[in-house]
Amino acid sequence: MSQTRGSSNRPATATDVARIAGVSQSAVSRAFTPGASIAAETKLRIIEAARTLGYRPNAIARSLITRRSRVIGLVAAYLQNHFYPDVLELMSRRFQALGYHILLFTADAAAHADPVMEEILAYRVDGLILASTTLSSALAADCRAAGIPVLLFNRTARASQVSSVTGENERGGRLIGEFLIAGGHRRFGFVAGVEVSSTSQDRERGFRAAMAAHGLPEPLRAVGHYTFDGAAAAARTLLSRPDRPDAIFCGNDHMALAISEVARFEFGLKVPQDVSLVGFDDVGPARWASFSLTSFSQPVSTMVDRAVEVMIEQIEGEAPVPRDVIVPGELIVRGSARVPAGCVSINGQLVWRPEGSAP
Amino acid sequence: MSQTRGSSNRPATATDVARIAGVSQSAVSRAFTPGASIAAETKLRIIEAARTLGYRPNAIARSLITRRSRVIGLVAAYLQNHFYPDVLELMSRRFQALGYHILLFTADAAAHADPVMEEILAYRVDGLILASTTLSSALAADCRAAGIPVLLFNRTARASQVSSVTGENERGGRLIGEFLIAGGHRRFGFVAGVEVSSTSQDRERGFRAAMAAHGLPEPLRAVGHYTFDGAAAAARTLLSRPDRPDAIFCGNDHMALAISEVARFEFGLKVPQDVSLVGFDDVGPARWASFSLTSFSQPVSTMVDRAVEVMIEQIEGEAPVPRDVIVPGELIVRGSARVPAGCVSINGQLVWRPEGSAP
DNA sequence: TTGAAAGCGTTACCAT
DNA sequence: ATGGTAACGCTTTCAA
Repeated sequence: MSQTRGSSNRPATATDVARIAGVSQSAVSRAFTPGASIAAETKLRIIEAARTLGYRPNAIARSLITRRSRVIGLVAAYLQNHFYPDVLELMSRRFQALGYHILLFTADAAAHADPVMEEILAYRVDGLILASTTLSSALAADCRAAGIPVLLFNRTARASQVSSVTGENERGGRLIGEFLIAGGHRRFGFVAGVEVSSTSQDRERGFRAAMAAHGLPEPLRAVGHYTFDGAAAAARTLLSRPDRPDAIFCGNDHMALAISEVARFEFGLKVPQDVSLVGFDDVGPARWASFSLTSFSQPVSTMVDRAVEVMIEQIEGEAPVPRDVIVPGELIVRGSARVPAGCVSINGQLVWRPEGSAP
Repeated sequence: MSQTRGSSNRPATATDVARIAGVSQSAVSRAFTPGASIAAETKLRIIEAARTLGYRPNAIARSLITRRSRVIGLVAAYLQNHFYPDVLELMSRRFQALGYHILLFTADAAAHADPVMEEILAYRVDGLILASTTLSSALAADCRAAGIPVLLFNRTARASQVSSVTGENERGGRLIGEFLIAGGHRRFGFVAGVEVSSTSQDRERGFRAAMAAHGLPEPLRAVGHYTFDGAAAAARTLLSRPDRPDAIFCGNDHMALAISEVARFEFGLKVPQDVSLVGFDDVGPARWASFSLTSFSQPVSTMVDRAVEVMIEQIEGEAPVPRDVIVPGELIVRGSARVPAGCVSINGQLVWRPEGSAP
């Protein structure tokens, strides 16, 4: 309907449109540039001509000259973890609304994102978001040199010139520790995610700080690598011990689900009567009655908002400085861990806020 | 380290590299074009110069002239459904390995993908994949005119010039019907996904065909819109009836999980003693002991392979014709539905293959 | 308001 | 094997 040319022909260009509208090619450009100086009447004629030809401005040519691709590179891993699809979907929507789009790269989970980065940089993305991945400081330097802002999502980097958006990993870990201690547990376990990740380290540090503050021994420990199978294996290790923990802080919800499965169906344990389980993230399945998982929340929507906000500021702002944003969460209380005193109901949801820990 | 210029400067171009390597800009281009005619020695000198400058070929400029962006537009919805993150991750990896990348768009689930399409086409993607979405035939025509191959993933289109990759929706639905009938059930229920989707329609048609073939009445019916909450609501409707079904075919696993939750925790029903549940997709959580879901499989890895294969053929092949690929699945038998005779164990996994239904 | 012309950073096609 | 030059389709001066 909108095309008289066959499929072998090339898409219409601004020059084609200019010809049949009887204007210059520059005029066509202006017709598609909001706020450009053009007479309403000519603009109308051009738009009309464009429609007959099925013309759309070529974003590639535009990027070449404006030096802005309006594309954000996003490196993701762990898409099995329900947290990330949510992040991806929201982030894509927010950026879409701002005229940006996401070029998706997948990286191997436990490694730096370096290998795929070469390709990303070739696309001249306006910004780079690493979700649950990090990059070498060499590459971070390359990005800085190329003027490409980098943002780590759910990770922090030691001292690079990159921004980050995370949840309250350390506070969350500590609160979970306090919560389990208050619940009267005695033998604590911790299932780490990827050991080198700042997120896992921060959560563990907070958790251990709580133990230490109460003069309790260090928690037992296993590594789940943030994967379902890894966590299941970690659970088997922990739960096979004669002195098996009566409370386990699982490094994130995705692992907590696996651990809950293993505890109940392989070891025949009752949760929380035999073992209390607490996760981190508060993803969708945590709410499912099958799991009813107590978890420290990382509010995806807010985290994404802040990430988009910071990224846009880095891209469009004058001389922006990297920012580290921490998005506050809550200890969401459900049924997978024994419940101590001190819970309050917020909007119908039980949360744990011991005195003096208001977020 | 690799840059002496400040961050405000522009990234190095081939001309910059040419200058310090003492060659022409064309030579630089050849140095980065595999198989181009260039002396090994000059190439080395150029690569070296490129490294000192931190030069990377600009993919945007390249796309402009080659008319190939090496970008595939992917429109996704339903990222909460575990099926799609898996698809996304695998697809991204496969394309990455072939030098293509994915530009991600999110669309509203139940609607055509038309609104975002304008933006997609501006990026001059080499191909377009719609995962669980469709497009209007007008837009399909636009894509054909623009020479952009379109592939529907997990959907089919009536008669457009687009390719598709799906599972065995109709056969799966029929097999599930046969399976439940063989299991001795009497009152059947079906929870549809998005009613206008080919996938939901095909599954339902197969299911009803099985009922009809056995002279059984039509199944009760509710619509879950392929969402968790929608399916939960549908389950409440169905299970509240005095003649509540003793077997429900849930349009996909994502909905089956919701229905299982509602049946067990809200209605106190035992699965499968009080009600049998069968899903479709065989996603990860179907295997979890909490659900142990019987489900007709859609092998993600194979489906993605075929999708990538078809897409590459459409992009790179001579005069390719649209293809409709159906990837065979199996009825994976677990504990959520009463098990009739006729199950066989394949690689340690129970599947149902009544005589004469070998895939 | 409009048009002409100069790029943007490549690849492709000539010559050499 | 190499260099020069013309595109690619647009935005952005700069004059008119």
